Amino acid sequence: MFIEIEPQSTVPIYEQLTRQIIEGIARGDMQAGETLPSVRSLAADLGVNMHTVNKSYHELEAKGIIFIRAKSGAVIRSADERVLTLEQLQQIEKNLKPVVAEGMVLGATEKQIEDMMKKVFADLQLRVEGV
Amino acid sequence: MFIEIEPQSTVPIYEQLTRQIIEGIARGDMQAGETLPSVRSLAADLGVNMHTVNKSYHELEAKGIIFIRAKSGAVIRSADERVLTLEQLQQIEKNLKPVVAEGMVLGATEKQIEDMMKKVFADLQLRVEGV
Amino acid sequence: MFIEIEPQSTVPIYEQLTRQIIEGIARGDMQAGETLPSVRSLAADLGVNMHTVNKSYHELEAKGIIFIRAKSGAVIRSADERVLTLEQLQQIEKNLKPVVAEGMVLGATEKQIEDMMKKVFADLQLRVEGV
Amino acid sequence: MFIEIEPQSTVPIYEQLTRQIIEGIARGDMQAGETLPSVRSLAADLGVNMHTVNKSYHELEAKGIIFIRAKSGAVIRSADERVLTLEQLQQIEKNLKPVVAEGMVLGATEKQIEDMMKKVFADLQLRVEGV
DNA sequence: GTGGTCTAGACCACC
DNA sequence: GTGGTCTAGACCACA
Repeated sequence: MFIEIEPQSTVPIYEQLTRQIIEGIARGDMQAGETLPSVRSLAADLGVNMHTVNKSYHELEAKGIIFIRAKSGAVIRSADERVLTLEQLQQIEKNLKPVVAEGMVLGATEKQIEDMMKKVFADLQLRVEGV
Repeated sequence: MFIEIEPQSTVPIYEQLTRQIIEGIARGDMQAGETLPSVRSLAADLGVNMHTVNKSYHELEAKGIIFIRAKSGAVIRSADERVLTLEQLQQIEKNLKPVVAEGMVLGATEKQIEDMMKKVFADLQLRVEGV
Repeated sequence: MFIEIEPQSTVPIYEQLTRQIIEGIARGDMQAGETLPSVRSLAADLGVNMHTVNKSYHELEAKGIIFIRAKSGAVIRSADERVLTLEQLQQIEKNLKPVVAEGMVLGATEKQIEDMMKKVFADLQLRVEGV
Repeated sequence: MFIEIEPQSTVPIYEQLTRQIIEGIARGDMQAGETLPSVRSLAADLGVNMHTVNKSYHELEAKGIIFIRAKSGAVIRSADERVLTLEQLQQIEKNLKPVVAEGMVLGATEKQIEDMMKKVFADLQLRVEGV
């Protein structure tokens, strides 16, 4: 999995990490049941502090994407274990709204935004479909 | 325009403001050429600090959505004035990506996400179509 | 509010803090709508690190007992805002179970345990009822 | 006796084990005078480390619930042998307090908590009464 | 070896 | 002034 941190970004490092791990899972780089690198080793790899990675892992756990087995690592939950709750769907919609609205106000058409979404989808599913 | 601030949100107030103004424009509550409320009056209405509103307006200007005429108000730019640059399109895609990825990893299907996007679109365009 | 930390306890400091704040609220020392001390001032008062207090506050937020307004403090949620979910009830039951079981195995009768619970209840409600 | 370990719990495995053995005894699955499974066999059954089971057994001994006869097994003490000390009663009360306080703060009524306790009691005594 | 906890101290964004 | 983030470094309990 290739993770690239932009230290000067306004997006916190732990949040960048969280997003990239999620994208990695969506892309199929990592499979359910696999263990994420230990907080210390990933921190060393990325050149960031252990606590920063730890915070990201806990955010992923709160989102229901991994679970952390104390003292033995962070494991990606399987799709079966992940029940898509109504709350989560609403959260996604809430996240989607400002992005779509900004696109529209900037002059993008519905079609342009839909195409963009399909492109994002295709990019992420490349490997999954390929398997 | 109805603006509602959630003080307990982790999203900064100025950012919530920015998003809601964008949604208001997308929804057609405000038209191109119209002037946004003055910084002071909007701040008073919402019970937030003047600087917070000011910061939001400047963010909108940076996004190319309004322009601020010193001492005479913030005016919504018309769609004609807004050129959808490639840079902006890429920005939208960049914003869209983590939302879609998270949805997928949580178990949403492509269809569910597309439907959600259409719903967001429909919500925003209600008034525009009605006019 | 009197908070006393036992540094040598096996219970983490942030957890001791969380419990004592909960007890303080239950006891009526602090009312809904009130702001908890700032993380830094409470940390200084107790002689612990800022991050430890911060972790406790976030635990309280996760439990739905307070909400943290970024950069302006942690506020106790009112009972109205707190909807007792089924999940929370089950959590309480799950917490209750080992305590009751241990009491029974050690030879306590049902009555003894019930009396103990009533005593705990009475202790906590003293001030609330007194008001 | 059915013992189920939740690996992803924040509660240490040895502690989960201790609680479930206590519940098993409270429930009447195991009687005073009986010998617990050997450390090795229970560890193998549960797929956990031998040291983990060992730690749990020693915790049970410290609580006065079993006694460990070197090389011949862990025996459940009879109720007669178990003297409920004032210290133990206070310990139970100390354990009960945070659970009750949290319930109250979350909006549970005294009755709800009492009912929950009765339910826990009933669950545990099912088999005892049945015998 | 792993995550959990804790400390000390720093800079920043927001209000 | 507040919480948010980040770093560096330490000790501990668990497995």
